[in-house]
Amino acid sequence: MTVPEPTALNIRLPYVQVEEAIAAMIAPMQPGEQLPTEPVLAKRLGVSRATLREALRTFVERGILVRRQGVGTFVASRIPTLEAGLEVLESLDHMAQRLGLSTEVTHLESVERWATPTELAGLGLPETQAAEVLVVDRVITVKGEPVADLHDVVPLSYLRQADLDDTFNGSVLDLLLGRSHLMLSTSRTEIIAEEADAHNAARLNVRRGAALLKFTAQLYTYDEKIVDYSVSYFVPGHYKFHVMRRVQGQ
Amino acid sequence: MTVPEPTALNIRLPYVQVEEAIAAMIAPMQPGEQLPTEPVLAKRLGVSRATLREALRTFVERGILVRRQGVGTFVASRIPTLEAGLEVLESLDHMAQRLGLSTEVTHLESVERWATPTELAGLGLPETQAAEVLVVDRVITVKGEPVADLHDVVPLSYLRQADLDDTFNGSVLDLLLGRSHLMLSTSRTEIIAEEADAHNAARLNVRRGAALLKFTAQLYTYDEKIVDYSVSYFVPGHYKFHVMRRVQGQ
DNA sequence: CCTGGATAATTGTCAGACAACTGACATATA
DNA sequence: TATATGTCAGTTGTCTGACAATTATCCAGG
Repeated sequence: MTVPEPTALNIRLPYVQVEEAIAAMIAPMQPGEQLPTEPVLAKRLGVSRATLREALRTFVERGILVRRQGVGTFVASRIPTLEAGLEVLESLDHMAQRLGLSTEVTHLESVERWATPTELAGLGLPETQAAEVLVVDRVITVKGEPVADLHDVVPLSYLRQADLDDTFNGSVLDLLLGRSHLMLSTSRTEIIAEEADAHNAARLNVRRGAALLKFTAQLYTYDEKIVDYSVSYFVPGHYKFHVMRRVQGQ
Repeated sequence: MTVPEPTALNIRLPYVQVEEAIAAMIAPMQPGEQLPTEPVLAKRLGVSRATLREALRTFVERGILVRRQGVGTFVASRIPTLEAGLEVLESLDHMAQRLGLSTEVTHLESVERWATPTELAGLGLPETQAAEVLVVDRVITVKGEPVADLHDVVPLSYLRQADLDDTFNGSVLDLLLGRSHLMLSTSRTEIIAEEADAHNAARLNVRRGAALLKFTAQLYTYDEKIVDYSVSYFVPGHYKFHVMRRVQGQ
């Protein structure tokens, strides 16, 4: 008597596999290098050309691949490191690792409490609703220098204080990504410049009034629920954030 | 004897048409509203389901649409205004119009001169090469208040001083977009926070040391040439910039 | 040496089919 | 009655095979 898996875990594999396989294939390739032809690639990945082309289309969309009819598909020449841009949601820890650095966490504090009105709004919940949340504050340092001040708010239904064990690397995002049943899809991140107040200045070891990059982000699941509301401050110069912007109508 | 059109202009229409048609269809729709089924939509747009699905995939990728197998395709519920994010390259003027505002241009200056080493690097040219460029500086104001200080560098082969006529609205990007033979594809925009120096402060009417959002951007054509190198400073609070970030591996 | 045409290779698009999933309703069962 | 199960129509997910459009290359002819 086999118990059926909960449907939330029944992810259709083919398309996702294809995207990952293509990403893995491109990673070590040189700019301008040609990919195998579509029929060959489709057979190798075990999918049809139609499915393969849907995946390739998204890479073209991101500016990672260039397709030329009658010629072939090539790795775009302007990509220094694959997907280093903001359009991919990546934890600072993961990003630092990719750059060969290691991060430490200081000033770590976490509490379970009721959400404030601002936090309720950030989580997309009505003001009238009461919600218990886990709030995680910490400062990320690289080589002893503070580089980011992070503040996350997550409803207790998604993450509890007990989930932050000794191995916690400072990334709430990595924790949430590890819970596959959450089906995370995208994050909406608002970007602004802000002067450091006394609180930021002390934690990030900069003087008051220093310019900081501020991200205000909401992390969504596929069914459009907000899992995480976060406010982050970054000291300029340590991380390089960029965005690839499409020209409209193309 | 028909002279063949330059191949650079022979854009395949179907796919592009489909993307535009979908965008136009979605624009007036409410979040959560359902789209026609794929067979119906494909027939209406005059393309096959495979082509339609390639286009739909890119909208799902951008977080604008949500597809649920066995149910249908829906407008995502979190999109306040369609494609207001940084992932689409849009001039400030265009963005302001969309928000019902109008912009003015002050401090407009433009010169044709030799590129400095920094500008050569920004344009992806070797230091040893001499290149003549058009440099355009100006401040954008909304209701008399300065909101952005823009600095563009464009090789003379793409734009000349004579092209900036009386109707110039302050957007070099709009000018370049109007030249269809340029085949612009994407812009790589680096984002950082910076304190206003004396020059910025005077032009933007803020005090020295105020936090500004700084964009350093390179505008690429399809054949990977850099058409425009620009540095822009934004006064916080006037424009809202955001990015939709995909979760990796989805 | 140059020119033009044939040719092979590759991407772009299409039509039709079936599989997998969902939701609603009807039916059987405790 | 309340709960579980079966059935069915509708929708998205994928596959197959084919043909059209475009490009680079080679080769014959001038």
